[in-house]
Amino acid sequence: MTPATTAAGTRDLPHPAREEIRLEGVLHALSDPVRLRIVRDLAADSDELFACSYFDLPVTKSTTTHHFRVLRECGVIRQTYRGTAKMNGLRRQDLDALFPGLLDALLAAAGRQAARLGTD
Amino acid sequence: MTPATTAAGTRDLPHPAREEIRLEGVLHALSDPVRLRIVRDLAADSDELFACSYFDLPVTKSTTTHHFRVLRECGVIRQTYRGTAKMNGLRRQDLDALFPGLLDALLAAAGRQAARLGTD
DNA sequence: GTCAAACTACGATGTCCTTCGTACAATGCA
DNA sequence: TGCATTGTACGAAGGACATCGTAGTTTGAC
Repeated sequence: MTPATTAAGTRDLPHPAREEIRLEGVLHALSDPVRLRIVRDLAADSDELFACSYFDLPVTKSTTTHHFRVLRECGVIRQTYRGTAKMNGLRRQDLDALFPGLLDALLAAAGRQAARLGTD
Repeated sequence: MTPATTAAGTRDLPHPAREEIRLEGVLHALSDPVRLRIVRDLAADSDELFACSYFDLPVTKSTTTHHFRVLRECGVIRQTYRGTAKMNGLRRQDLDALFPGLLDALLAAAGRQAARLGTD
């Protein structure tokens, strides 16, 4: 009855290895406003994990699922199940190792633009 | 016979003003490998202008035109006519003013990845 | 065992994007 | 004037993408 489960409360999700993360993929992932919003919120509390339902996004649940999957498959976030929730965290270590300074510059740029446009 | 010309050898092209440049647009523009390649080449000699034909791209001429237009409309490059050629230059000042450090971080990340993958 | 909560899978839809070929326009030079 | 160079416009094809609704799965709690 539980074909995809392996252990108690643990379904594994496919993540790219660090070396498989591509800059173009990261940029594409962050070029969508909804996904950029998610990443900014995750970065605000970088040591914490947040469930998908934590985010207040202007799209439906299934679209939300889609965006989180894109972020995971591009290597921007890591997703793990915890009970019925799916916890999300930035892959800061991996991204910083691959592209030092990039994530900080992107987040600073996003923050700057949000302040400038009053979209915060 | 020259409906779009205004002065000798001068046809103007629409560019977004600095304040109109959006981070999402810049990231989208750079998420394409061909366009990222163009921007890297432009940045290698940041004070110089290069004609479209300068670049050795793996696409046809009309596709090249398309990519340069995307870069211009997103505010990443500035294009000016010079004779029959169209000169291209990075909008470094505008981008640095809007998003300090972003362009450098992006170029460094692209260079790092190219070195890692042997795509240089 | 039942039920609600959280998330997924699937299919549909409309839009945007990349790419191309072909035909055309603008410029400078012989 | 004729011609080569450089780039554009237009349309088309094929794929990718964002969005949604509905139905289903997984989990924990009662």
